[in-house]
Amino acid sequence: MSDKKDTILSAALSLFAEEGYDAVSTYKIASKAGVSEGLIFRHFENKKGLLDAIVVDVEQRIQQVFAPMLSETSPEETIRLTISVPFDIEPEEYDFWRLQFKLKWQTEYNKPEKMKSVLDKLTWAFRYLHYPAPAMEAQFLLQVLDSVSISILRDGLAPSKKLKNFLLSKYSV
Amino acid sequence: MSDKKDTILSAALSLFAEEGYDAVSTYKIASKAGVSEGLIFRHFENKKGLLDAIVVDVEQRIQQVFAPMLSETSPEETIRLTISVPFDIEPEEYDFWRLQFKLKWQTEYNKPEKMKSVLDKLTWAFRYLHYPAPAMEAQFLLQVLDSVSISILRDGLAPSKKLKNFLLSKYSV
DNA sequence: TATTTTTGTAAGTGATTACTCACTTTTTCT
DNA sequence: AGAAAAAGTGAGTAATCACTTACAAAAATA
Repeated sequence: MSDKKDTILSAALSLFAEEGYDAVSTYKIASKAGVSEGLIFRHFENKKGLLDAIVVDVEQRIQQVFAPMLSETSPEETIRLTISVPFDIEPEEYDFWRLQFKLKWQTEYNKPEKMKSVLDKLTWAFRYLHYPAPAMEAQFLLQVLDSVSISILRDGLAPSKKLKNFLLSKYSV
Repeated sequence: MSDKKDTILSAALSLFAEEGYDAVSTYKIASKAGVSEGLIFRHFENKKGLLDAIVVDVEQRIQQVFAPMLSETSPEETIRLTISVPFDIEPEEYDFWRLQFKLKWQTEYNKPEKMKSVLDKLTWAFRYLHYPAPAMEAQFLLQVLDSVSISILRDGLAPSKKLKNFLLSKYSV
């Protein structure tokens, strides 16, 4: 991958995450990346193709983040690791995650089934710990963490130890 | 308020909620509303003014929805009423709420302080019931309900009695 | 080194955008 | 009824949009 192709990708990521896909022009992306507008279309065919390339990266990152809990064998530790996810987001990754949540509101990119393996693993953990409604408990926890992430990314809420401990104590893990 | 001004507002609401503000042209809104494009600008000055007019309606609706819990005197009933909110959204109001959540991702329209009175009332309820961390408990519950609303509106999750009862039982209310 | 392929640019393109303006129709007020 | 104000139209406008094309520089390959 060439130098300038990467520059375009990261310029587009930060602009899409900040202003939204529709609000950002290819001219603006090219300007920020310091390349000619035509180069965007040589590398990515069209504006949509540029977004698709970014989405591939975003999805890879999501898989990485949930990999530890997916391979965990202890149910308590599985829950603990899952709760930790939103609190471990590095500030330099915020654009990544902001775009991910923004895209969830564009129907085409919202695929809840991508979280199925995570949901299944959590359900297993709760069932193991004899929660009366493990599937619902898993869905519930994921929704909570979604909300926590959103607060951090959107409202600038600092990822506080207090909130994390509050959640961990709720599940005694 | 004239007939056609209303028609423009509701056409714009459904288009903005579905496709997003930036993706919808004033031509498209005028077509859907069956009026001339110029009329939009006579009534709302510019596209942004049209959005602002809708936002006023949306915010009024939000206040209406939380009014019952704000005037409730029993702490248990306060929590019960709050949990009920996302499950009582009528399908014909979905566009309203969808836009509200979409706009939360456009910095200018995200004002977390608007929920302060709701948060304070919930904190009061949890403190009354001797929860060890009432403020955090309130914040947590609101985040959960945010997530539930999002699932219903975005992922088409049916507002299930089961999930509602699950939440109610969590708080024994 | 010569040739092909890839990467890059600058100046376009037609279509679409938000918005204006001159004008007509309808409603309101006296 | 007549004047004034408000509502509504349709044909503009300049700017911006995503995208193309002709061509040059650089890199890879022979």
